[in-house]
Amino acid sequence: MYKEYKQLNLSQTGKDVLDFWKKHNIFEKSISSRPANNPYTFYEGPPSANGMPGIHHVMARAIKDIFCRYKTLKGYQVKRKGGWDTHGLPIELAVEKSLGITKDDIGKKISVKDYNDACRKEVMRYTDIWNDLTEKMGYWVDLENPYITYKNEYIETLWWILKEFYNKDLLYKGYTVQPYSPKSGTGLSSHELNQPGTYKIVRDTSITAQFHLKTDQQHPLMSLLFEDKNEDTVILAWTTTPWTLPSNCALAVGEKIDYVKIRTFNPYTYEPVSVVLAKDLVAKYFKAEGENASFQDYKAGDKIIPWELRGSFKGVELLGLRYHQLMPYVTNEDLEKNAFRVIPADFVTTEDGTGIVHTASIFGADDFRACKENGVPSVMVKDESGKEVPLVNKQGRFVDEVTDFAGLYVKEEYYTKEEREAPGFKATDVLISIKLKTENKAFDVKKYEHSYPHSWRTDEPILYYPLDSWFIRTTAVKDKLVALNKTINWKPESTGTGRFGNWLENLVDWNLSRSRYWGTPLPIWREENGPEEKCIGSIQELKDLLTAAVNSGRLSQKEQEKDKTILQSLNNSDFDLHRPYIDEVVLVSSSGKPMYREPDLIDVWFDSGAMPYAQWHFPFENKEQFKNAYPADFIAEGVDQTRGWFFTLHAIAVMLSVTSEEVKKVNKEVGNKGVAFKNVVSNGLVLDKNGNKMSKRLGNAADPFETIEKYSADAARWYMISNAAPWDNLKFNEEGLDEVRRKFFGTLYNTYTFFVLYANIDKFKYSEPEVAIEKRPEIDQWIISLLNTLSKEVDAFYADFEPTKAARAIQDFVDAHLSNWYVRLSRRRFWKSDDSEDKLSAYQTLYTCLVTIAKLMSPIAPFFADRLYIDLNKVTKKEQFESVHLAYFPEYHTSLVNKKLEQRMQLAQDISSLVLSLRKKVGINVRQPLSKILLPILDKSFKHQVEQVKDLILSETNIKGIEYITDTTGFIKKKVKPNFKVLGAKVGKDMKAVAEAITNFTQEDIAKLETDGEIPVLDTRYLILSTDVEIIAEDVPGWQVANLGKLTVALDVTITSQLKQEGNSRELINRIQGLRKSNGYEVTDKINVRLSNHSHIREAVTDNLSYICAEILAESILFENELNEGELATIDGIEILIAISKI
RNA sequence: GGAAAUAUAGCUCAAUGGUUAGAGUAGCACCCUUAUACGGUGUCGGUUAAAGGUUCAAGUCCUUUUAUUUCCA
Repeated sequence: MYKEYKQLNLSQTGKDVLDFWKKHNIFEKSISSRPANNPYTFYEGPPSANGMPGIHHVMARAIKDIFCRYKTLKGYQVKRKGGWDTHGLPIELAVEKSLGITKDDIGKKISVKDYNDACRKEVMRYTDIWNDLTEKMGYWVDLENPYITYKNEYIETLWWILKEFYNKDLLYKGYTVQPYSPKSGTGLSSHELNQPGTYKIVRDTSITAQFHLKTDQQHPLMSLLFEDKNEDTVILAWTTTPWTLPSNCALAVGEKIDYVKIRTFNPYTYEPVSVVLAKDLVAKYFKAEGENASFQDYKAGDKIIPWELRGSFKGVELLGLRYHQLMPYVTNEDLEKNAFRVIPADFVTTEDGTGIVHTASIFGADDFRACKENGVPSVMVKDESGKEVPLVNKQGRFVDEVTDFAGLYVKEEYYTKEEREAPGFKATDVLISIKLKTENKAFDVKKYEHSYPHSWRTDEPILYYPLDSWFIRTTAVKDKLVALNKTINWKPESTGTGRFGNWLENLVDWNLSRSRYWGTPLPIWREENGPEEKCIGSIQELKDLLTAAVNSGRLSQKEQEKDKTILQSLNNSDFDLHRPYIDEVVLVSSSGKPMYREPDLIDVWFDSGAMPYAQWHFPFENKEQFKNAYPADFIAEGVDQTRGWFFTLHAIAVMLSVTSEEVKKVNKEVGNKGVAFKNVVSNGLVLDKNGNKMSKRLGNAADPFETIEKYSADAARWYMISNAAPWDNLKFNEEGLDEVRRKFFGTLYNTYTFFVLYANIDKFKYSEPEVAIEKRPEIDQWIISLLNTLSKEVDAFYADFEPTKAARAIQDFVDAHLSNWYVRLSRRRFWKSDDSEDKLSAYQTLYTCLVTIAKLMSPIAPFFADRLYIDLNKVTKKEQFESVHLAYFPEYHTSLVNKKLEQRMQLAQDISSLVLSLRKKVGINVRQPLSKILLPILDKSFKHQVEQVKDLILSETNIKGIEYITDTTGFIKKKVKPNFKVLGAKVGKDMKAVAEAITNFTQEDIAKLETDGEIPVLDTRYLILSTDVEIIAEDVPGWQVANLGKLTVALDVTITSQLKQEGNSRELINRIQGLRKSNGYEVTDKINVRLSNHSHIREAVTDNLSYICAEILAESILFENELNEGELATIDGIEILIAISKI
């Protein structure tokens, strides 16, 4: 017996199937049952388990899962090692929050050891929830043996890679201005700045400052700038970061930009002043009414400030002009000599501000570069150890030398909420503005809205800040990165060529350093103030150098003891490579000086980008496993990973392919040019139904667990995949989920239920020999043909990473063809057919369809597909697989595909549809039989085609017969349409005229074209062939006619009394079937029927007695004059009582 | 400021440069059904974001603009 269900409960199905998988280790078997020498490699991008998963994870992981399952069906062994990203700032911040400490407290209030222990715990905090989601959504990934980035083995591989780079001079220490987060005390990599939500619109205080020009300088423009001795001429420069003004060291202009000098008054001090700014921006600062207004009449505070244009010049003419330092807290000889002057820069625009850029070299990457190029020194102070440091310290506060603002945070956001709300609180930017206004140094102060980068986790604005850092010289392999990227198949392509490709073209070196505690330590040891350094590439190397250090006799007693303990611990394999332990390792340089570890950690993105090697602890062990799983055939992540994981994977792989002999060897063996992955799907975002970003704060985020519980994982996956291509953003709408559940799964479930209902009655177990395809009826051959076509299409779509197209094709087949045509038209064969072979054929055909669909859909809807497959296969035992996921992808058989058949079935569907539409138009319902339809014949094959599907049309539309008419009958009106594609090539520019001529053809012209096969147009300039046009029968005058494309159908609407009787019989059958149903009779129950005695109905019944009895399984139909029980029904306007009883 | 994607019916999506831009869904009306879940037929709904251009022919190709989203500066 096939399993029968009361109703469809996808959610429950999911749970049941999940239990089954677990109990029978189906996932393990799906790998072990495939040959190891036929691998398909997938890399799992490690999630960080310190946050809750969201619905977008379901989307991303569904995509990963689909292709892995598909490749398994295709016979590949698809190992997928899970992984956890365990290092990094998010974890540290979570720990700091839960412990109630800040970064400064580490090493003081809490030891680094305790802190890192806390991180180690924090890191796996949500592991259980993640694992739960992974299971519930049906994502198959190896959770038993995941790679974990904090393990010593993992770190050792990272060290090995770094050493490979180091040896080839691809790892170096440098000094740059970088995005820096004072709160977390660390620089941010470009990958981190790339996190969603980094750039935010903020309102900052912007100042247009007056840089007073020195009067005692030699410069060609002096006479123009200072027309009289008392004139006060200033250069206006604009900034949105007033806190950088004390560090100003230069002003940058665009050499080709036009500038002007304008005489006016300062709006705050009302003192006369002459200002220099870009010509294009004059209107931003000066009102038209003020132009050339009287200077004499101006009184302090007047709204209209008079101004006049006094001169104009190019930017290049301004170069070299010297000005007084704006906020002279810190200066020295070098600065006085080389700073505070006008320099050129290519990044200056006239979009905003004044067209002159205030430049503080140490607080802007562009500024830094421009100053360096022009030999302008930076404004720096010396700290207690004599090291040069900026005017803003690492906490984001002004140093003591900036007396007025010493100790103040430069950004308002760095204060606590309480501090900011305290009475009298003023942001530092505002304080600076006030000071400048009073000192006659501000020309304009206002709030300015712009987008500014924020730290992706602390949510506070970053600073651009000068930092020491270790870099990977990615620019050295730029050409190779670009070239190899072109060999990668990106879905969608534009992400690879555009977003990723353009970025590679403009690559900068990868800033690797992080000044934190929980992460992979940089394995570099350096002398305190000397040039010697050592990069460690393995634990063994560390041991060797430790041994050498211990034996060198150059270390202090304490250091030596420490090293000894560490060495012992390393030998016992119980040493943790993290800080603080690793920091205690002191090595000895070749000249005999102690070397200490560089305190930096490395970027966590390096951790994840190195997973192809580190997950196997390559090259220290598992060389064979690595070789079998390198490079990845397929990876998938969100598009936001383009410059994250996708980049780090690519960069490390390409660099290793040129630096590492080990990797070169493997590449050669597996035929890899040096990439980490061959195919990559970058999926879009999941938005809410209105297209807004989902966020917990706004409360519009869909919870993945609730969604799965309510709609099931299958429905969620199917919905996400079928609705939009993976790389398009998905507007997540619950109504869509419901629709998928109802329409697709509902229809499929019903088809199964229908099959089972009769298969159980007839004990169909597919034990009979296969009915040869050519012996099966048309309709069976047809659906089998379509099924094969579908298998081929779906196969191609999956292979091309187009899951959406696959899902849509399957859905269309199930809904439009299988359920609503095949089953609908074949129903009677299952329960009425006397011909046992016909019935068998029907069963076998429908069974094949269902099993095939189960396989085709299984990558996307793994639970339901498996239930369907198992329920069917359990009874028939046709296949030996215990799960659809262990089966193989349906094979495509060309011999089973019959395009002609598919076409004529389409014809049958179209004709039926037209007839039904005609019936609707004239108001004759389908239960009323009609005598015939007329079909105009346009070509010979048409009639032949229709004849073969005639019975289907007739039964579907309840018509008695089809008559074919040719135009010789004389009354078909024809229409001719130009075939533009063919004609376009032929007539080109005359298309319009030719098309018009053709449309104007008379019936005679058309007839001539049909008989002769050609007709001249446009004064015989062109000869129109019958292949250049399409001739259709448009109308049959006097008949009810409907058209669809070339097809025309005319309906005979006369109802003879006999037809009427038959119609009434059908009405009666319909009422009685309804009663059977409402009485709850089984479909096999026989009944007796009693009816009110009405002559009209009795006549109808008598004429069609055997037909009626057969339809309703009645043994007898009796007419009773005095019937007073049963249901009242109205047939053809006559009220009768119907009473039925089960025998 | 730069790069990329998207823009078609109320909504979700189609449409190798070639007929009158189609489906589904939602709404309305009618119908069918021994699958009770669907389904059918009709109806309603479009300046294909805007403006130019190329072409015999543009939703489709090109240019510009606008909006949304993402990434970078």
